[in-house]
Amino acid sequence: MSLEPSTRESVAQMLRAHGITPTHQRIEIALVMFEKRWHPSAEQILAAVNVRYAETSKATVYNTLKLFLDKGLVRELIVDPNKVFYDSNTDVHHHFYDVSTGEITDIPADGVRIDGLPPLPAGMVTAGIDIIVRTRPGL
Amino acid sequence: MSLEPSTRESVAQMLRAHGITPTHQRIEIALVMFEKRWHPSAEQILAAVNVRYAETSKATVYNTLKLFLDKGLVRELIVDPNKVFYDSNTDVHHHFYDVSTGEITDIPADGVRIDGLPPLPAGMVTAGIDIIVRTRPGL
DNA sequence: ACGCGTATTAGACATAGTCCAAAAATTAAT
DNA sequence: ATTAATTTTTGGACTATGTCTAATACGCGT
Repeated sequence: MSLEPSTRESVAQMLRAHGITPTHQRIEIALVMFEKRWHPSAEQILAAVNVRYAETSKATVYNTLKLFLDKGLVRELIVDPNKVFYDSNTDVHHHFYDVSTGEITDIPADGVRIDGLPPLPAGMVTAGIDIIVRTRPGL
Repeated sequence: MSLEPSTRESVAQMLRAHGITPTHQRIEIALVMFEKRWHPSAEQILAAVNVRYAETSKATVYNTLKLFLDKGLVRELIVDPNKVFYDSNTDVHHHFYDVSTGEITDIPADGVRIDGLPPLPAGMVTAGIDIIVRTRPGL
């Protein structure tokens, strides 16, 4: 999932392709989520979906994000102590996190290599590897 | 800071060495924090400090952890959406995070190498690099 | 011992996220 | 179409982590 949809119809199809019944709200949320490359929080999505007048509830946004997460449409970013951000880009990649502004920038995974990680604890499998490069304004 | 203190007096000295006035509460918190290699949350520290009867307030625990953080005694771990964990080990290292249990395990940094990271955005310096290997019980 | 800057405290507050039971919307069956 | 069963959505109450404030207590130099 690396960005491309745009019409309500194409979004609906993408949702169906992932086993998600496309409802009004889910389509709106997906549109907002995938309209550009960004890393919104649940609150930001709620706000963006309801720009004109409230049409989608907080509960639905949270439900839907969790659903998208389960179905592999989005990824959670745990970088800020206060809120979770969602990443519409599910390709393997990493992140810059500007500590002073909270801005998140993608680091493409191609080219990045990690060596020398110890073996996983017995009976465990990898669920994902996150590299977060925290940055701040230079000296 | 990689573990070793133990008596109240040695802890007090360590605090002073880091420009921290050693108070009762701060010493108790530091003792709990450094008594073993673990990754407690603020709540866990509060509980651990007050095992017998309440002697330290929530506010103080938060204040003190923030102070320790500023002074470089502890490190924040942002791996769980719900709470911040604190790492008494400030040597450069990384973490396994068991998604199913929340358990955190250190990965020593020696041996681990990351290649191919793009240059930092202009005017930015690195504030830290976190590698989090999320694991779950195997298939 | 005194006084002053620093630290601690209880509790009110803020905020992100969850839960619930009812209403609405979709889908299926007749 | 009408009804029935199932799935979604919803407002609002609720929980949990963390912050703030104003009053009190402490620690230290003199």
